Amino acid sequence: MTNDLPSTTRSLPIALIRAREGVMAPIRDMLTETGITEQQWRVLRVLSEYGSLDTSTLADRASLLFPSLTRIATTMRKKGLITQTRDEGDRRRQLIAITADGQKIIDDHRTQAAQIVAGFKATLGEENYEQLLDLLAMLDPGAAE
Amino acid sequence: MTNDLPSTTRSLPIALIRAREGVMAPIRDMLTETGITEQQWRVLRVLSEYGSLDTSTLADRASLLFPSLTRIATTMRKKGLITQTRDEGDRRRQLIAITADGQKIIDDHRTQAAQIVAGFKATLGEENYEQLLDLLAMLDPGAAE
DNA sequence: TCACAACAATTAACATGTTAACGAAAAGAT
DNA sequence: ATCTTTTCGTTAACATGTTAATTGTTGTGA
Repeated sequence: MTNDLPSTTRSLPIALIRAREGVMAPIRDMLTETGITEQQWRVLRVLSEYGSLDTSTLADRASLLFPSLTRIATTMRKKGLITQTRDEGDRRRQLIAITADGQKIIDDHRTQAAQIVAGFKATLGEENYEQLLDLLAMLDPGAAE
Repeated sequence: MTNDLPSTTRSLPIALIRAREGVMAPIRDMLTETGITEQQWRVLRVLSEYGSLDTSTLADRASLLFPSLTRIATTMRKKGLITQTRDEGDRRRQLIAITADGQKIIDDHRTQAAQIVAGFKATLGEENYEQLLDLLAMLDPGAAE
């Protein structure tokens, strides 16, 4: 009899939402003063790590849907955080790169962000923290397994 | 030196997003034919489990923000899935209850939803599944600990 | 009882999530 | 070469996430 739904208190989707809420709260607090959103922060993080990327790759690595990224890129371009140029080899592609102003936001919050991460490791314990990441990866359809 | 940000491939926020994406995909597929969204499904699930609830409690149990629930409730009322009545004892409060049509959506998909859950348990293994829920609960600020 | 704080819910404004339709450029087929 | 298909990205439309301001009620103290 697998015909029963789990109580909403033990529901995986709801647990994921709540965990995300808990994890993002301090990060959002940190970002409030910068005037950028959590997604814009993710875009900066990815660009800072990988350098200039085309839109598809950036959307994939930042876990954003295409239409969202289009809008986010427009906003960030206006703010001067990224540049967007057409690839001359393949004129369908857009190449997006982080600007000095964008990199400065990363640099200015590197320590604070690292402390937030350290806080979660302390809450869970290093071992649990790593296992959590592994378990989450098993649910990710895009993960190489 | 805790001054380094984790690679975005081992970022907890991004891992949570991707896991959620993986978990919700089959649920969204199931809901497509019903014409209701994932959040509306959550509202029905909670109401079906707990019965009539005031807006605050419902928002809390379904992990929805107040403004979102206000809009969702309006939509669901128009669809005839819930009823919304003012509490005569405290005229600030709204009482929300599931209708027969709403309950029918739950009943019609109970088996299918249970199979989806069973699939995730099979993917992770029963033990990992339970531990994942426990770890996620540790990140939830609202959890009783 | 009257002014004021506290509370429940809604509304407003902006950003993102989600799906579908669309436009432009490149790749393939005939 | 021309036509079709595929790919990359944008636009459109609607629903939700998020924060702040607002409305209607209740509770409280002078």
